[in-house]
Amino acid sequence: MSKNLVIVESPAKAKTIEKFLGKDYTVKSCFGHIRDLVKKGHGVDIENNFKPTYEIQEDKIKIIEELKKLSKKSEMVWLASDEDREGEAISWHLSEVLELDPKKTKRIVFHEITKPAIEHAIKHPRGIDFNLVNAQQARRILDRLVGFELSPVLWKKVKTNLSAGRVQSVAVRLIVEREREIQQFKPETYFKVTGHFEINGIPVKAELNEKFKTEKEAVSFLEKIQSKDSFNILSVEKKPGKRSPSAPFTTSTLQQEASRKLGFSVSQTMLVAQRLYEAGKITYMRTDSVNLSETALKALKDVIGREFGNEYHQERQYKTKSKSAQEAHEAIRPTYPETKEIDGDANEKKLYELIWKRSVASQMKDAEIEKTIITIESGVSSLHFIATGEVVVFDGFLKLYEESTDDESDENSSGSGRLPKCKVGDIANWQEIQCIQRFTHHPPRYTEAGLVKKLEELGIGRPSTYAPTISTIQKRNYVEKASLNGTERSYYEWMVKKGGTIQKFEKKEITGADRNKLIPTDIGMMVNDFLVEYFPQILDYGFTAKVEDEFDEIANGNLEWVDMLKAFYKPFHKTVEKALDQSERVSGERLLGTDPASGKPVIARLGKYGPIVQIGSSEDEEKPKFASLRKDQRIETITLEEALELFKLPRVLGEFEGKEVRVNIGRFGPYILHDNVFTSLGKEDDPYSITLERCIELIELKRIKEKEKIIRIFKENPDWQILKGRWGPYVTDGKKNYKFPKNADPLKISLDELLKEIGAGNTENHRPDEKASIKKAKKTSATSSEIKEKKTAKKTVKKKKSTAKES
DNA sequence: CAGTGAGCGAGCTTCCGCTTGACTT
Repeated sequence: MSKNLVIVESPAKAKTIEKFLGKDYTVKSCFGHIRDLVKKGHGVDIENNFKPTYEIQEDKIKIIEELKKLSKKSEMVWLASDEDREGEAISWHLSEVLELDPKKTKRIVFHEITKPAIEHAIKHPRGIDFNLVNAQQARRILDRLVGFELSPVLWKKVKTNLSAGRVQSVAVRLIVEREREIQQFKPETYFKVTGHFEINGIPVKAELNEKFKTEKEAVSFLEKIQSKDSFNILSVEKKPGKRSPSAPFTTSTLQQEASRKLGFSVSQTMLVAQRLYEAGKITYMRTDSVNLSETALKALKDVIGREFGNEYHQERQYKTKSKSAQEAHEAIRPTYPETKEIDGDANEKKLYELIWKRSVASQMKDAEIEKTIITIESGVSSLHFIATGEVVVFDGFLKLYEESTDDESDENSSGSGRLPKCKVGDIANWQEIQCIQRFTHHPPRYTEAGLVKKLEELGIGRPSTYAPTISTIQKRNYVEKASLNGTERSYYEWMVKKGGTIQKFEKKEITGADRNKLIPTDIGMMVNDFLVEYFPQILDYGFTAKVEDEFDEIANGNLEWVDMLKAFYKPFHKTVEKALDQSERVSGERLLGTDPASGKPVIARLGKYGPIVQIGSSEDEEKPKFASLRKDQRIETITLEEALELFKLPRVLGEFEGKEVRVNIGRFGPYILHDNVFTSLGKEDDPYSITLERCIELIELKRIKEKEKIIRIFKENPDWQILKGRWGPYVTDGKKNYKFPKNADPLKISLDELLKEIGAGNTENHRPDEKASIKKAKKTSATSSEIKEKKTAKKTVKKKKSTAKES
């Protein structure tokens, strides 16, 4: 047994540090927080100075037992959790739970996992910083109070099972407000003129310095210059410039770049990064620091010298911009920069390459650029054509890596290449002039990574919570990740060639299309409006920044944590009571107009199972008619026409084999109901226009598929069948499904044997019913269940492959 | 798996931040 026990947060970190420290040290991990406020109720005694009640988290009981045993046997326990607010609290909880003797306990910190950093830490231990611990307790308790007081208000006033919190509610607000801006946005049209010239024999594209507001102005300009033969060059300007590399990755910037360059979702990025980290290939992936260790700087310098030459190297140390950063770790970088490529699956390779390039580029020289601007007269005073060109004089870091931008419209960059040599007074011969009608764009919807960027700017959330927050607001059905198809609109284009006449064309384009963006749902908008109205201080974009300042004051010893909570809670709790007392239940009801057929009012509102439209009211003698909104429709924006369209379903198309064929939209999309059998419509089928013939085709297709599923029907009792399922053969009696016994042959086994094997009636062998599995999923946290789903999905694929090989 | 839409009431839900595990349908 070694004399020293070192406790860190992450097991991968423990492995590395153990190597640095040698045999006198045992290094263990506690897997993050070990104790939290009790799950039931507030866990905070408000009357008694906000005294918290903590309990050991269920999944940490085992590890705590082990750490307790080890700590008793050790001469010294080194608490080496992260050097930030949460890390300090973990050390304190550990010292309490493990009942550590202060004389035998030391607190050490390091913010990089390198040998010198660890050795330095061991030589400079300190005690637990209780100011920092209290700042964490204040943070934890405030979040609990906000979350557990706001959520029940929503259960009562909007819908059960909803949630609100300091972080998630502001995230939803950002998305809702952006969507409203988009709804209210009226595109304005303008007319852009581009000239194609020839200067000293080289073609040059130049754009007019002004955009016309009206077609009349634009055409009149074209008419004026149409007769001109050539234009003079008014000025030639050369401007040197430089571009600098971006800082190495933090969690947030990694998520953004992986989204732009690799198309990863934020949770996918974190999943892959976690694997790279566990394999020892990159440093810690949940960080807000852009700092690089001395070891890393040296290794990166060597790599640059070898790959590109020393003239490409420039040592740089970056500073974190975000105020809320706690910088307990390094930036995300390759553990061994000399490793350019790694083994692993395709995604691991791609993400590693991105991290490698970004890290290496961050230590490279600026790129030197020469920008040239040529101004060409237009024949109309104050208007002229401008051509810009950019030449890279020294490529520097651009040799390796360039950050992407979210800006999709690159049509404004009129030129980027080299321009011909020319001087003032030279002639620009024009070839053709083009005028194109354009429209202003609405502000863009948030992508997942874009939302993370915005949250980080506002100081809301932490590297470890960006991905879970995004999945929470989707799970609560406040927002959804969706794509929009857009609509067609027409625009005009004019073209005049030298010596020719002006020609006008009508063209078409798709507008309003969007891919994988966050869009608020009806529930999201209603909950947001309610929260903004009754809890404006919590929903304020500056709320987190304000309380963070106070947490800092606590950490610095200038503010008592209990005083801070008292000052916050009293007014906050009053707003909660006021909301419970004074607010109406939210129904989201909106009158759309009058039904021309019945003369009754048509309303859109939130029904028990989601958004609906309704004709007539429940007080009428005749029962009202209901229809669910389609997934892409919103209560806030649906029109009377669209609502009436929804009542055209279900459609009865006629008969097939003497039974009615009915088309409707259900929970799982459009379907056909015939003879009590449901058949899904294909992707290309529209339930409003599908014909009887096509329905019959689909019904027959389904029958064939059903038949293909059957492996065997038992003659003695045809209710019992062996079928082909997603996970191999399974047994059914028409009501319940059973697992097929592992080593049996489905074609030979007798029914008696089979019944014995599966132990029909024995519940253990049943597939778990829906409710049980939902409960199970709910127990685990948002991310872990997501990961679980993905892992299962992967295994399914594997299994499929292997069964295919066997057969 | 494919329905429903009133109202009541029992018993439940819920926060943010640290970290990674282990089902066999």
